[in-house]
Amino acid sequence: MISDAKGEDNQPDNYTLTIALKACAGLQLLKQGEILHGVLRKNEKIGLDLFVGSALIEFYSKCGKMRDASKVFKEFEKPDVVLWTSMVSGYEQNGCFEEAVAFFSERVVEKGVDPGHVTLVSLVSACAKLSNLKLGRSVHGFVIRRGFENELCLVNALLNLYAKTGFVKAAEILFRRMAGKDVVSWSSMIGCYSHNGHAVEALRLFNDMINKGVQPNAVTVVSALQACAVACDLGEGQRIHELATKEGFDVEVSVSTALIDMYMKCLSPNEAVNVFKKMPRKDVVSWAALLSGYSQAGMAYKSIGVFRDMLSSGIQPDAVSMVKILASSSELGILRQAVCLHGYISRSGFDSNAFVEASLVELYSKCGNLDYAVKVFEGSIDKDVVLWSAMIAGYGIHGQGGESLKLFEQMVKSSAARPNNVTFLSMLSACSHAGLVSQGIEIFHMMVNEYGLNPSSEHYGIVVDLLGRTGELDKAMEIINQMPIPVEPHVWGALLSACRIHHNLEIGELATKNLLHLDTNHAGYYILLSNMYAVDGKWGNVEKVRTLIKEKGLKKMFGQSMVEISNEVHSFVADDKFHPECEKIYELLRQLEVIMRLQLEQLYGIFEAPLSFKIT
DNA sequence: TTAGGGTTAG
Repeated sequence: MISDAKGEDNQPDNYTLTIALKACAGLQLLKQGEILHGVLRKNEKIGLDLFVGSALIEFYSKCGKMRDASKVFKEFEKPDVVLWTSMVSGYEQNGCFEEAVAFFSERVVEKGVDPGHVTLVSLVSACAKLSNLKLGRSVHGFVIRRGFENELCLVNALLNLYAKTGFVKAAEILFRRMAGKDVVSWSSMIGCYSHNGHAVEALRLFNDMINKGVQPNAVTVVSALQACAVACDLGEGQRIHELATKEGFDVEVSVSTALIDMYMKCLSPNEAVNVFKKMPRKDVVSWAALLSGYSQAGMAYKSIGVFRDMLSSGIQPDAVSMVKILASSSELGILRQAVCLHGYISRSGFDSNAFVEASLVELYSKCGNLDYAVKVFEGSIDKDVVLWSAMIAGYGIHGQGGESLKLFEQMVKSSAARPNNVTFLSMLSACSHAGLVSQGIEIFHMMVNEYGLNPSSEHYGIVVDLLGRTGELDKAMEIINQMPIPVEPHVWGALLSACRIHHNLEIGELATKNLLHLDTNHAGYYILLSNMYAVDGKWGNVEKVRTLIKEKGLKKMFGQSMVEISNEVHSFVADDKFHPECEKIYELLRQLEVIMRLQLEQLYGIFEAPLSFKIT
């Protein structure tokens, strides 16, 4: 229409151009929109209209061209609220959260412009994405002062801010006080509970919503499914699956992916595969959910198979799927495969991702090559807590507790990374493996007194293990008695193992009594106790424990070991009934290597060099 | 204005 326009009478007016620009924005038609902008520049009569200006800004921001949007904005001497709101939301929608906040502050603080509630929605969203609770709360204060408390979109955005920053109490209060709630408010609150680990509350609220007759949407269902995954609640998950199917939400990729994740976390891999197979369209996230599920379930072989199938169906892996495949590989501990994956990663450009780096350090540590782990660690430009913790743990696995301690000191003194709960777990475990009792206890006190961290049951378990290994059973008992949190089975288990090593039947029986009380189904604990009786020749008691194992229907898993000798994998099994799987695993890894090589060749040309990564 | 799969220990 524009290009055919001849003569002034046929020229489009502001109204027409605004609509045309909005259409280009919606369809992301960059070229056509730019032509419209050209027409505008030529026609002085309609050049600087605020309506057209905001349409232009919106168009450029939808096409990801914030520089051009900014140029348009600067052409206006007297921009109105709508115009600069388009800029704030443009930055926010393009993931430039800092810029959104900066642009807002510049207008409000320096130029004294009064923002409207629509502007604040984008600002609050930017705060949520940046996890900037401080700024978000001051915006909340402003919202109250300006009387915007009944603007639904704005309150929903604030709800989301508190959800993302883990401020569950504030979200609850806001949600309770909301006069009108829409499906977004309900979904946000359910999501808030799920993301912050309050699965029971999330599911209670979801059912509450249904009972009140509020119609859920696909987003609500995704949040509720996440809650089922967190709570390992298969029954509820299946009910929500039925509901999703009935409402037709299951055709959405996000819902199917959440279903796969839920089934995997509820230990039902077959159900997860069924959902996956039915998906008409699968993307890298849905593949990764399956891969991640197998990896977390300890089914490394399956996980690697999924990765192979993903590559051969032409899906490009992303950082998340790489992290998961590295985790599965570290379970197999085959160095050749680690080197091969490292080669693939560095050639695909994932090697500067912090998550990937930490997983590589873990992988090389678990494959027994600490030197390679150190090379990856040292090669990282921006070391975060996770990378430091992974390297500390790496030394720990190899019994080099002294190195772990040194690295910890270096981390505290010369980096911006602050140790967290997992760093201390790695430290304690390193001390335990190396028999560094006093240092371990010191670390434990440091964690509480200097860093103000609350030790979890896992931390206590390692401290008990640490004391127990060197025979300080009374001190271990004292630690357990002073625990301010419930004593979980693995803590008693650590004590029991120590009793087995140092042959203390009295404390061993006490530990077992507590384990029985907690109704654990870990066969290993009972076998430990039975062995202790056997050493003393107390065969009557051995018989009693063995009967108990049978009554509970417990089975001890048989172990299988694999050893890599000059690129060949050999397997040893504890029982003849188990067929060695190593042939199959080796074949799978070979196939994977071929596919990775093919993919790299297609993407970047032919490689003369072997895929296996050489570390110099 | 809400949304799917991630890192470190054992």
